[in-house]
Amino acid sequence: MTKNIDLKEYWENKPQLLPSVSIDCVTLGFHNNQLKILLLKYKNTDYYALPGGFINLNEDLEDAAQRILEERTGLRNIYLEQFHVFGSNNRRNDDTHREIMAGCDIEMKPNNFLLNRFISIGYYALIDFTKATPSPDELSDSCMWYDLDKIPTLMFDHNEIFRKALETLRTMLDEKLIGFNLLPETFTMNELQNLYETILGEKLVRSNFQRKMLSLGILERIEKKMTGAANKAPYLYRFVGEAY
Amino acid sequence: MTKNIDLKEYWENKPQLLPSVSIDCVTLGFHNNQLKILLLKYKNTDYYALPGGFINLNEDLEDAAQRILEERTGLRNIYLEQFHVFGSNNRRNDDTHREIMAGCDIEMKPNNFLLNRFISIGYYALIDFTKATPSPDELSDSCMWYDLDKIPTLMFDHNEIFRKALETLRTMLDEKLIGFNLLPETFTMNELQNLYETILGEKLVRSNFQRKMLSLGILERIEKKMTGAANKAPYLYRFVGEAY
DNA sequence: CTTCATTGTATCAAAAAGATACAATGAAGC
DNA sequence: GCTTCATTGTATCTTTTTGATACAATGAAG
Repeated sequence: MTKNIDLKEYWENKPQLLPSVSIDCVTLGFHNNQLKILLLKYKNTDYYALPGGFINLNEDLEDAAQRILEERTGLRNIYLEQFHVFGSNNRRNDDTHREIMAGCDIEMKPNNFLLNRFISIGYYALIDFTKATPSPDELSDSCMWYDLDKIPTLMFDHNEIFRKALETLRTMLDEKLIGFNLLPETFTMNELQNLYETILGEKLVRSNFQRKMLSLGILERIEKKMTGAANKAPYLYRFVGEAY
Repeated sequence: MTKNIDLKEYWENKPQLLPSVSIDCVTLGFHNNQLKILLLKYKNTDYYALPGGFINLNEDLEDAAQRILEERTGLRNIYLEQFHVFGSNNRRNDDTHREIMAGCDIEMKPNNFLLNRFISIGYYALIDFTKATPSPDELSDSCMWYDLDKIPTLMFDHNEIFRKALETLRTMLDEKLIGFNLLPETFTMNELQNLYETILGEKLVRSNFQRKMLSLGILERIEKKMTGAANKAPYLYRFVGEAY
């Protein structure tokens, strides 16, 4: 396979990348009243991982994160936020790298770029689920959304990275109006509340939630949404804040 | 000077360090009701900088930050918190590096470690001013405390790093009980309030502040402190929380 | 036309935060 | 010793925010 020969060439020698630094993205979307996370599965292995990548030698860190996620989602200008750097010395595992590469028929030379130590900069990305088109990279055969309560065991410290992202998201939820990035252009109050409840992991009182959201002055009320259900139709809202 | 010969050797070739990654510390102390920041001044230059350094090849990121600050303050087990990674491609400036090295009679070869690109991981450190003994490194001739409103122009993006640290500190002030790390073992309510006011950059109402702090249940009241002033003597308090 | 689940809003109570007042105190001034 | 004074600890009242509950309006099914 010529494709594999190219891959081999590519992964065995990556001189154009910034050494020691990687990026991992906790990529969240919201669908069917459920928070979802985007995960990769490496070819011919049982290894799952966060979408991630490296920084080109003359590329801004922020641009690298955008580029990496654009490759996985097809989206530009994603809402991204750094939340932590994972830098313990023993977070790497050479054997895992070798197995992953072996799954793609690539043998790693001892001086392979990937066998060096990396610290990983964690970003969380909040994405409009309806607009993303997940696509795997050259090493993985799937790039899919997973429910937060069905996340498989991930490579290296990626489960820990996810946990920390969610923790940060929770404490920042009010601070940054984060939630609206996860919803489509228009949404009902119920959808918004479900999103908040999922992130916070707790039930909220409907009437009080509605009062609070409306008091923020960042929601514009659009027309009603006729759901066809046997009850009062909810209004649609649109986010009109500037607070990004 | 043999010292310079050693230095030269050391700085010209640092193969034992993790490439591309540096650490910069916004190190804060509180003294005379003023927040202070620890800054270095490089020898024979006008360059001021945050204390910083690099990560040894097999050293945890966290340990590196502790080590770097221990070298500047003599303190162990410092309260340190990551707050942001600074990774724009143009934050470096080779000429600045050369001038700093020239100030120490060191000529940089074109392949010098320092002339590579670095991303910098920002930590803020909260220190008991009375316990620290600032000491400069081999490249600097002073390591001193500066009032926050008298910070000179700093090297590279270090002013920006400071600004971001302070911003993070403000939003996290209630979240993490940060302030108590900056005070000595015992302190008066007034000192605590002054600290909060300095960090937040705004005046607080004394009686309400006292009520709030006491209601947290993390302060133990010790004996009175006879100040010698012509007024009622304040109580001393001690922090007794576990919330770190 | 009744039923029913859901939605938007009002209302009352509890808690938190803001503003002000005041007695207690420790030393200085006389 | 007595008064004065700035500061401290606490109380009180008001305002705002949050939590809990109630209720009328609505859109479709039966």
